[in-house]
Amino acid sequence: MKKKTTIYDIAKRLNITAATVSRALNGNSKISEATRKLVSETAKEMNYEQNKLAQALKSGKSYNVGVIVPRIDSNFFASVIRGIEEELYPHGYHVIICQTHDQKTLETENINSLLNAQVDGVLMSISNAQNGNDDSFNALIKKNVPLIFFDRKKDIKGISSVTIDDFKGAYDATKHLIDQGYKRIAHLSNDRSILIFKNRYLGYKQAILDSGLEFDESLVIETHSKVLEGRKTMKKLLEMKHRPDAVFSSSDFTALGAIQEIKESGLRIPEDISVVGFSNEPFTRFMELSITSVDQSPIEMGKLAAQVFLEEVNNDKRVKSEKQVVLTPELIIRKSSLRTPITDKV
Amino acid sequence: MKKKTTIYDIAKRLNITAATVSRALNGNSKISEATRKLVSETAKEMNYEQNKLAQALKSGKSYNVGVIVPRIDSNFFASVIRGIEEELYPHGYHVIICQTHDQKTLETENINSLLNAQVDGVLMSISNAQNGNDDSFNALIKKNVPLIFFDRKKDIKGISSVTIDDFKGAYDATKHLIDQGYKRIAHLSNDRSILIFKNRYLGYKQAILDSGLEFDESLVIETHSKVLEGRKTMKKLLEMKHRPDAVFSSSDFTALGAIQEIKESGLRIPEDISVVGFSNEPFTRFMELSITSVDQSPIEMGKLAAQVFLEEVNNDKRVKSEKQVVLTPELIIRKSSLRTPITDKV
DNA sequence: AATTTTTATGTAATCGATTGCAGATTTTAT
DNA sequence: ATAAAATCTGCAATCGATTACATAAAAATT
Repeated sequence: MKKKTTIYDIAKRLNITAATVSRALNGNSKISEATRKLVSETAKEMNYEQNKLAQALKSGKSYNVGVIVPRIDSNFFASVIRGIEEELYPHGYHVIICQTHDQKTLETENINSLLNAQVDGVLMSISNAQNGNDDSFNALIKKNVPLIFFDRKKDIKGISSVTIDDFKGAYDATKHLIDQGYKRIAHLSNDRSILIFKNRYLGYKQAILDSGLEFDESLVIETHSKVLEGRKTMKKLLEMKHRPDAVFSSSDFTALGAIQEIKESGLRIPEDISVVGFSNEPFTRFMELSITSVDQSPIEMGKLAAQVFLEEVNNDKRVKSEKQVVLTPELIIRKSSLRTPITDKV
Repeated sequence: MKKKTTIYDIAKRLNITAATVSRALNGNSKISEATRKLVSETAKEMNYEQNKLAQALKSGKSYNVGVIVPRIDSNFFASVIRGIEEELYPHGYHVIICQTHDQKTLETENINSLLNAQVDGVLMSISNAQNGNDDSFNALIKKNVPLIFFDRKKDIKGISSVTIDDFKGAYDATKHLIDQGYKRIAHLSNDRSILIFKNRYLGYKQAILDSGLEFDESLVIETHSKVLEGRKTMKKLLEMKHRPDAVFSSSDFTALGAIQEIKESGLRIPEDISVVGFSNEPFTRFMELSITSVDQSPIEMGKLAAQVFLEEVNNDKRVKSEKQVVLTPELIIRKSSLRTPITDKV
C-alpha cells in the first residue's frame, strides 16, 4: 500500500510547516494568497487527501451518524434512509445503518456499537417490544449524543422527533370506509405500547364514534406486521359469529395477509369485505387488486429528521430544545376499498 | 458532555503509565496478573471505553467497511447486507451502506466517499450502465483497499467475488418451462454488459438449444428491473404476430409487470402464458398468483462475501490471491408456471 | 526614523492509543 | 554470592491534523 501523502510531506516539499499547510488547505486564518495557492497546487499534485481519522480524533467528530430501524427491506424504512442520506451527504456525513429486527436486545447492541464507533448522532425508529427499560437511550443522552426519533418514537423529555399524524391517517382511512357504507369495521392493530400503533388505534376508534356507529372492542386485534400474521388474524375475524365487513390494518403487510385469507374464504373484495392498509408500500399499488393505504411521505420524513439532527449538532449547546415535527399523511384510495368502480390510476 | 475517561486517567489513578494500562487492557504483552486485574477493574469502575478513533488513527484501520448496492429496498440486497452484517459484526466491523440507484456517477461518488471515510474494504454489486470506465475501481485497487464483488461483478484481475451460477439458474428455469410444454419462450433481459444478465441470457439460450426448440432472438428483449418496464415490454411481446407462450424474466419486478399486462390482456396464467422470475423476492410468494422464481440465497451470499473480505484483510499481503465463489441457485416452482395444478406451498 | 499595527508563519501541545527500546526488578543458574 | 536470564514497567515516539500562542517580517502611523 503506497503511503498516503500527509500535510507533513507537503510541508517538507515546500519548506514550510505542517501548520501552514493545514491552514492554507482549510482556507481559514490569514495565509497569504501566494502560499495558499502554492500549497493547494502542491497538494493536488501530490494526490493529497485529508485523513479523516486524524481529523476525527482531533475534532472529536466522526462525521458518521447511526440510523437504526427495525428492518431495511421495507420500502418505508428504505425510503426514510434515502431521505436521510440525501440530506446528510452534502454535509460530509456518512450513515451507518443498523437493523433491530424488532428485538430489544439487538437494539441495545446496535446503540452500543454505534456509540463505540463514535457516531455524532443517532436517528432511529424504535423496535417493538420495548420493555420499559430506557437504559440504552439514556446511555446516548448521558453522552450528549444527539438522538432523533422518526416514525416510531418514544416520549422522552428533550428528545426531538419526526413523525406523521397517525391519528389522522387512521381517522381518514376509517372515515373513508364508513363513507363507503361499511358498518362493521375491524382493526388489525399492533403493539400499542408503540405510539404510532396506539394513535392509529385511537384514530380508528374516534372515526367510528364520530360516525355514530357502534364501537366494538372485539373487532380490534393486536398482531405483528407480517403477512402470515395478517392471515392468521383475519382467519379469526372471519370465524366470528358476526364477521366484519371491512378491515383497517395498521400495516400493509398484515393487510396483504388479510386479503389472501379473505379470497381463500371465497368472499369478494371490496364487495363483501374491504381492506385498507397503512404505509403505502409499493406492492399495494402493484397488486392486481390494488390496496388502499396511507402514505407517510418517507423520504420527506428522512430529510426532516436529518435536518433536525444537523440543527442539534451545530447548536452551540446553550439551550437544548426539543423539536416535534409532525407530517400529514395522505390516504391513497385503491380498489380494495372502493365499491363504486372507477378507473384505477396505477 | 462529560469527558470520557482515557487510559491516561486510569494510569494517573493507579500511578502507572498509560503504556501499561494499554497493554494490560489488550491482554497482550507480559503484564503481571496483578496489575492486569487491577487495571481492568479500575477501567470498569471508571467507565472506561476505548476511543475507536484514536485506535483507528494509530492502526490505520477504521473497522468500517463500505457496502455499495444499486438499492436497499429490494429484499435481495437487503438480505445480502444482513448476511454481511451478521458475519462482520462479531469481528468488530461496521457497515456503511451506500446506494447507487444504478447510476454510474453515484457509484463513483460513493466509492470516493468511502475511501475518504477510510473504510477498510468495499463490498459491492456494480450498477448498471458501466461505461467501461474503471477509474473508480482502480482508485480502490491502487490504494490496496480490499474490494469484493457480490452478485453483479466485473471481471477484474485479482479481485475476488461471490456470485451465483446465473447460467444454471436461467437454464433450470427455462428447462422447467420447456418441460411444462411451453414452446415459444421469451426472455426479459437486462443490460447484458453486466455479467449476471449476460449469463442468464446464455443459460436461457442454451436450454432452448439443448431441447431442440427453435431459438428466436426476437423473443429476447432488454429492459430494466422495474415493474412498469416489465409491463411495457410485455405489451410489445403480446403484440407480436406470433406471441410467446411463456416468459423467463431476469428479474422478479419485470416478471410482475409482465403478469399484470398479461392479465389485463385477458390471457390466463399459466394456462395461456407462463411466467418465471428471478431472485425469489418475497412478493413472488405472497401474490395470489404466486410466481415461480430462482432463489439466490442472499444471506449466504452476504456471509461468504464478508468471509472473503476478512481473509483478504487479515492476509499478510504476501500473495494476493483472487477467489471466485459461486453459489448454486435453486428454482422455486409456483403457480405462475405450473400447468398441472398442485397444492401450492406458500 | 522610530514605533505601532498588521500580516504571515513557525513552535509546540493536543486528541487517545500503541509499541520498540531500555531500564528495573525478580528469578534462576552457576 | 554473582552472573545470566526472565519478567515487568516506563520512556518517548508515532499515527495526521488542528490551533493557541509566539515571533518575525512587512506595512502603516506619527
